[in-house]
Parts: sequence; C-alpha cells; structure tokens
Amino acid sequence: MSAANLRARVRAEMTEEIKTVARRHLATDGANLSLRAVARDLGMASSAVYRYFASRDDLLTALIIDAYNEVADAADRAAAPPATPLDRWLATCHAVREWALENPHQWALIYGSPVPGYQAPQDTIGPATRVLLLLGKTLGEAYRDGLVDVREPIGASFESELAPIAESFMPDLPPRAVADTIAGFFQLCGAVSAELFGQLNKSVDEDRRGFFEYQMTGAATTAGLTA
Amino acid sequence: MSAANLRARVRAEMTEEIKTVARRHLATDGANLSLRAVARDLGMASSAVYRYFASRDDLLTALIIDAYNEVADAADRAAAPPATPLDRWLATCHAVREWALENPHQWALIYGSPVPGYQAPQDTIGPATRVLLLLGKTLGEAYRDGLVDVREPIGASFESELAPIAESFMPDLPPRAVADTIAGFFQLCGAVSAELFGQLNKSVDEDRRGFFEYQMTGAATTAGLTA
DNA sequence: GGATTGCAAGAGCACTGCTCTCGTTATGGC
DNA sequence: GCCATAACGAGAGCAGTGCTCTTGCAATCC
Repeated sequence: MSAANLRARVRAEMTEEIKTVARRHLATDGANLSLRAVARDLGMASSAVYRYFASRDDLLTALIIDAYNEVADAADRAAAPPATPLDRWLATCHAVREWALENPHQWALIYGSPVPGYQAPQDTIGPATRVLLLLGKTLGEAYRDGLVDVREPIGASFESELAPIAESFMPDLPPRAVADTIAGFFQLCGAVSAELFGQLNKSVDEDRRGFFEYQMTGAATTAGLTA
Repeated sequence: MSAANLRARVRAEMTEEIKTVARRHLATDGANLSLRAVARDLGMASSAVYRYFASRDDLLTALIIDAYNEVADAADRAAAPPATPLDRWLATCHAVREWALENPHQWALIYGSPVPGYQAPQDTIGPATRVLLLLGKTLGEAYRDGLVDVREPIGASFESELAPIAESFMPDLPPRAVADTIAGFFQLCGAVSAELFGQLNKSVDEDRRGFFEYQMTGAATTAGLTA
C-alpha cells in the first residue's frame, strides 16, 4: 500500500468516525446537530472537523445519504424472493417501518420536514428513490406473472406525465401502476411518519404493527396486488 | 371597557403581533425561528418578548396551535354540505392540501419532524385532531345514509383497540371504519408532505392536483366511500 | 535536505436562547 | 389623590453555536 493510499484510508476512517459520533448525537439531541459537540466528543477542535466536511450541512448530507441507503438495504434484504409479490411488498414495508422505529432520528432526517435553508444536493436523489423503485420492481414482477388485477388507464393528465418514468425505471408497469406505486410509497412514508411522530398516541397503542400491515395491504390492493 | 380589560387587550394585541412577525420569519427562515430577529423586527429588546412567551418553544407551541386551527378551519369550510359524502371527503382533502401549499412552513411545523427536544403540550392535541374528526364525521354521515359499502370487521387486535375511540368520537362508525378514517388521514398527510417536501419532483410536475385527488379517491374507496 | 502539502489547534466574529438587574410606567386599593 | 404593587421594556451578560483565519507542526515529495 502506497503512502498516498494510507493517507486516504486514514482520512476515510476519520470521516467515518465523525459520522458515527454525529449519528450518536443525532439520536439524543435530534436534528439540531452541534458540530462543536461532535468535535468535543472526538477530542478535537471544532475547526478540525472542517477538514472533513465543508459545513454542517455537508455533514448532514452525508448522514442523509447513509440513512437512505440503510433503509433501502433493509428493504432489499426483506424483499428477497422466494415469496409471493404481495408478501414481498408487505415485507418491504415492514422492513422500512422497523428500520424507522430503530432509527427515528435518521428517519426524521430523510422523511421529516427539510432542514431549514438546506437544499438537498443531487447526490441524494439516487439513494432516495431506492425503496420506491423496489416497490415498483415487486409490482412489476407481479404484472409479468399475471398476478395483478390489471387496471385500465384512467386518462388523467398525471398518467401521461408518468409515462417516461414508467419507461425508464419501471418498464414492466403501465403508467397507472406507476401512480399506484408512488401512492403506495407515499402511504408507507405517511404511515411510518405518523406513527413515529406521535399521531397515533392514545388510539392504537398495542397492535401498531397490525394496523400498519392493514394500511399497507390496502395500498397493495389499490395497486391491484392481492397475491 | 374596564382598565383591566384594556390592559389585557393591549397584551393580547402585542401577543398577536409577535406571532404575526414570527409567522413571517417562519415563512422565510424555516423552523429555526430566531426570537431575537423577531424582536428586532418589532423594534424591541429580545428580553421583552419573554414577557409574552416564556420561551422560544412556547412561541412555537402557540404557532402550532394556530396552524392546526387554520388547516382545520379551511377544511371545515370546504366540507360544508350540500354535497355527496365523497365530494365532501375530497373537498376536505383538497382544502388541506391547498392550505399546506400556501403555508408550507406552518405545515412543516405541525406535520413535519418534531422539533428536537420539543414536547407537544396537551393544548395541541385538541386542535390537532380536528381534521381527522372531520373526515370521520363525513364518513359517519355516509354510513348513516347508507352510502357506504359496509365492510365486515376483520377481527384484528387494533380493531378492538379502536372501539373506545369509535364510541367516544365517531359514534356512527364501526371500528374498522375508524381504522379506515385514520388510515385515510395518514394518507392525506403523507401525500401532502411528500409533495411539499419535494418527493414528487421530476415525476408528476403538472397535474399534481389530479394525482393528489387520485390518491384521496383511493383512500375513500378503501373506506368504502364511493358516492 | 528543502519545499510543499495536509492536518490540527486556537483565537475571533457574529449570532443564538435565556437570565438578571435596573429604571419606568401604569394599575388598583385606600 | 397617594402610594404600594405589578407589569413592562431595555441593557448587560453568560454559555453556546457555525464558521473563518492564522499559526504551528508533521509527514510527504522531489
């Protein structure tokens, strides 16, 4: 290993360490992450952190990308065949919910209100769409296998807007099914956020998982997926 | 008007003025509201604001309660009869969406990620449930008028958890319909948040209203409401 | 061996929420 | 009408923040 490579590796390790400590702070203090506090925890001056992240927003962006990839990884693992498409759809949703319950602050970071003044850079949109594409892939396989109650186009304007998306990213799906996928994904995010942000308090307290599955089954049904 | 009342009125006006300026700051700077900046705009010392709000969180709470009531008022106006229950359901959803589009930062305040360290006091839960109860009321009227495809209990555990809620707040609805109402409300919040927080960028750009209506119609259908 | 580069530390700026103290002003009881 | 009381606003100050700039050190390259 060359000296340059060693240098790069040390730098990467330091970067990772900063992110780890930042994540820990995120878990206790929430989204108003203090760069100085992170630096203190690492035993270094706050200015030193700026060698690794140009700004606090840059650090947040790194955490956001990691979070997107973490949920998506969890979803990928859960959606592995063999299983019926509906089972995989539900497994995906459950995996996302469980990851969110385990990492509430990271969930808030990516699906909560955007940090004020923070503009998500291009690097985030790839990881951000992974779960959506996974749901689309599952539905697409069901379409291919004839396991879906095929639903007619409705002729709405948004349907034609979705046609290019369908073609590029979900080639197995007609535009309306892409709409259903997006709607299902939004429903997933909405259900998880609502549970996480306390909107469910004092109504469903015990069987939250069951209620969640009920909702996600509904989303699948709306998409024509029943098996 | 007695002197005491005058004093109270001046105080109420000042309180309102602070909230107005704070709302304006919210619209430009987002949720990290600066008390000092608000005070500067009002031409007074930052410490003076503390005569009216014990802390920044208290000010935020006041804004949150106002925001809940504002959406709910808009929803109430939109849901006024005469119209079919489905029309009123959709009108409620559209009103909520439109209010959110006009007041994105206030929406983020109430339905985005909770402000770190901020614990919502009891005063907020009343206003917070108004839109949900309105949806329940609309569905309940449809039930009473026999306009709903009555759906059988599914015997899930969350269903019995919802029974007391049904009895106290939505007496016209069976527990499963309460679940559908809550699910619909979550779907509403999810769809609005997703659109507002930029998850829809570069997929549906023109006919967002149409896509939103498609989703909310789906939620109504799931609840058995088709007319 | 000397020049260059990457790194860390420290001081400092402008800002934040919040507290405390200090005069001022208005209110309510006598 | 007088006077104690309470409400109010201003200012200073504390501890904390993101971020920048300068300085010194150490490793790397030629």
